[in-house]
Amino acid sequence: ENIFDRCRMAPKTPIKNEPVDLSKQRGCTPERSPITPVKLIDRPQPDPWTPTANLKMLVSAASPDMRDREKKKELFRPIENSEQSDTPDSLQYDMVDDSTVDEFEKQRPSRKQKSLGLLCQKFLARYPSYPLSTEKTTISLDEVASILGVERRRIYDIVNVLESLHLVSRVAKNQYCWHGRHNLSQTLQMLQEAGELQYGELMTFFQHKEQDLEYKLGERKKETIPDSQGRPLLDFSEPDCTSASANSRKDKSLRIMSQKFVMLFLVSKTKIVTLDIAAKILIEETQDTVDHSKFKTKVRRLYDIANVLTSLGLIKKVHVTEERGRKPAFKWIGPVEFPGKTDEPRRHSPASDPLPGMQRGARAPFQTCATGKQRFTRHASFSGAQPCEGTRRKVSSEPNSPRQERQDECCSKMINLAAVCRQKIEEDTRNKACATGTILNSARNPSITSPLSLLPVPGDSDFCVNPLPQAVFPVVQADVPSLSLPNGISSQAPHPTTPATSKTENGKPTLLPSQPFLCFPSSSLFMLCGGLQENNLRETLPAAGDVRNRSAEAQAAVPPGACQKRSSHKCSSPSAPVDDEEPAAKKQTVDASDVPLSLVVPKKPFESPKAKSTPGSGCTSAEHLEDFHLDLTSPTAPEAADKESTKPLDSQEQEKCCQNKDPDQPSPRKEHISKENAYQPFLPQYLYVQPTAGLSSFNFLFSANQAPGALSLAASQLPSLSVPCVVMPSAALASFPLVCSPAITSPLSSVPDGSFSATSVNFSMSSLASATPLFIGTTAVVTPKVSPAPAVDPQQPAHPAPHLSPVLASSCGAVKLDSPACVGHPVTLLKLQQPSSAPLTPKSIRPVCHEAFFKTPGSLGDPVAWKKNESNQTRNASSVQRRLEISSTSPD
DNA sequence: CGATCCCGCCACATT
DNA sequence: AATGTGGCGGGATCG
Repeated sequence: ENIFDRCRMAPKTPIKNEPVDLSKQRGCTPERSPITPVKLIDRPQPDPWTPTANLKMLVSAASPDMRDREKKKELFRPIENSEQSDTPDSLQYDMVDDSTVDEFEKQRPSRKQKSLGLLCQKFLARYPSYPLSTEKTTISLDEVASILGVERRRIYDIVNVLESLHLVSRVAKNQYCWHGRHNLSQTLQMLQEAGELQYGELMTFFQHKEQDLEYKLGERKKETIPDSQGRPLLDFSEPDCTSASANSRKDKSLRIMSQKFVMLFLVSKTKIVTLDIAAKILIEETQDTVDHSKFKTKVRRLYDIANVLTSLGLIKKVHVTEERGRKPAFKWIGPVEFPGKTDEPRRHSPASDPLPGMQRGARAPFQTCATGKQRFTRHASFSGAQPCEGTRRKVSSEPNSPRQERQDECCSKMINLAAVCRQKIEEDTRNKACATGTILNSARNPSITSPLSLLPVPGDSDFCVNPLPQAVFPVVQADVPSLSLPNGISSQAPHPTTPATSKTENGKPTLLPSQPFLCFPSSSLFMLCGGLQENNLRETLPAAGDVRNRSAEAQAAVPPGACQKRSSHKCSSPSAPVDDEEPAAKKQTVDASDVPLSLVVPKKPFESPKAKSTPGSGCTSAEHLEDFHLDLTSPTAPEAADKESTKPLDSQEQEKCCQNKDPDQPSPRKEHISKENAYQPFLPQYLYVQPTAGLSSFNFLFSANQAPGALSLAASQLPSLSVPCVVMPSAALASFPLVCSPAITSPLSSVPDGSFSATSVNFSMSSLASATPLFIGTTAVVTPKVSPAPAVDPQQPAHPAPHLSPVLASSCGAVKLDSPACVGHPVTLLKLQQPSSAPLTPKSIRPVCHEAFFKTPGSLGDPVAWKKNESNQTRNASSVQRRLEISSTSPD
């Protein structure tokens, strides 16, 4: 749009080639040729410019009309460009003239046209948000500067900020490497964690006191700031540690300032940071002497950074009216939570984001897992205090990338810290939650309202025991916030959801109208699924899409979600009859489930048969859980045992056992449990995938850790998925007591990857479609089936079988059989397969998931679907965000 | 008139 | 010394 666009634009656009050529031919080339290639780039401008400039001058001088024309011309530029490109020189020439004229008028391209933000957009437009890992895009500053028609200095401003977020990295003089947003979430997470440490208090302080803060700021700054000193906060994150040493002034400002600035947003509860506060905080050194000039300069710099961040779709400008009046401020509109890892992007580049997000998410978790057992262990300790959540988060939070080693360390620290923070948060939430389960939901996410059902996961007894009670709530909360939020919604989440009420709306509020959570007595399963929201999504596939997104984010590649919604619905009805005590509750959950919260509690269950039913309030649930634990200790479930026995370590794999609450199947669980217990070593860590709308009711929990078998996975990273995954559609839960996939421990472990992935895919698609609740057992393979397959049949023929592992099916069948309700709904067991390690990568996943769920921009076959998904998400998002997204996307 | 922030001088870093 | 980087702030624009 710049006036210059022609010249500049031309180059960019396909057309440019021709123009460029011409210019070269004319003479520029000769002159420039001697120079490095870089100049070549320049050429285009010069050539065109010169002639153009003259023309423009003439034109402008000649007639104002011309100018108008030119302006209009802008509108047509694209066309012109195309034409030009097509047309021969002569044509171009003419074109040029016209354009020249036009631009000429504009000649004075208003300041806006030259804004850093606009420039940044152009810059970003040149590179894919999520470049294929294979392709390495190098950026030549000179080249870009010439293409964009700006001085190199400006490019530095952009690149420096991008570098702070690791979107690019400097490889050599004048050369940068484009990474895209693949690691953005990770980077943000790190920043957030780092930010909590550095600015947590501060921000809290501010936000609470708000304006008063300023005064105190000075003080606070001193306190907190000290830490920051100059070292590049995150820079280390990158491999290039070495450079750090060299750092001199380099790491100094813009880069660091950018990171700090981002941290402030991430730490801020309101996600809104005013420029002046940011400047004050960032001045650090100056502290007391707030020397006005310095302050002013800082603000200027912040504008520079803000422009770039805005172009990235991470923040948007807003105004905060304080006592004194309105102050310029920026609101974070990027990903807020990084449960699994990432998130963020969706908005930015709608099309691309989804997949990437998924992938990332998936990846991260996996990696995490891979990394570690150690971590887990640690976590476990953590968890002791804080149940699942801590664990989960950690998992989610964990970094994925290759540079793991370094990161590991950092991460571990970060994680710990983060965990602490989270715990606090969770506690807070928990309290609230306790009051009313619904509250939690509402708090977190409106959409999430739906009840969450908790399934105790078989885990170590140790963990389970204490944690459970707490865990339950906390978990939920945690999940909600972190998970749901991350998706996008989360940030906004705060909307009061329609929590209980909403659930009730659904109509099925049974036991716990208000309470979102259900406790399942059934022992072994720990999955909880939040229902998807009523959001509407359910109805259509779109919902599924949402789900996916979330799930993706969540990491798991949980393709399946889509169908489930329906299933949930369906299920609900049937379920009602079916369930015993809980069913109703379940249903509620299901209904409510719209919002899917999934909690995973590492618990071990046991088998208390009835516990399931307990449901009532979340609190109660917790209690129940405990009980379960107890039960767990004594494994019962003979049936299950068989199958399960095969995979003893539930924990490792975490299989999922989904069982109906119904008494029928409890036993199996026991086995699992017992096994799990055996595994104590790991806590089961689950990754939970939020159910997105699409999945509607399902929440997936993946065990992060792997059992021995899982280990393999661990290495890979996908561990969570690969192993036994339990997916519970909330709906399904409602209707069904349990779904358990027995662990396939062995099988799973062995299997790792591909197969799984494939499977997952399948079922996700089809099965989901069916809508019936699905149970995914990690293993189908393992057991032959205790229960008769029949159950499967009842379910839905359609989906069915193929995907379902026989075992699962059988199990399901059994379950169903038991409960009439179940029968009504076919339950399908699916194995989740996750491509284990390798697959981790988004790519691998994509293919698998492909179409149905994820679409990458490139791969997208169905843009539409995508859109839908996004749209759904968008819905959740605040209007503001939405706008942003749109805007952001469009540009992309 | 305050908010923005372009522009480019010039110091420091690197080659 | 030449060139790459990028801090910095004057002052033009914008709203």
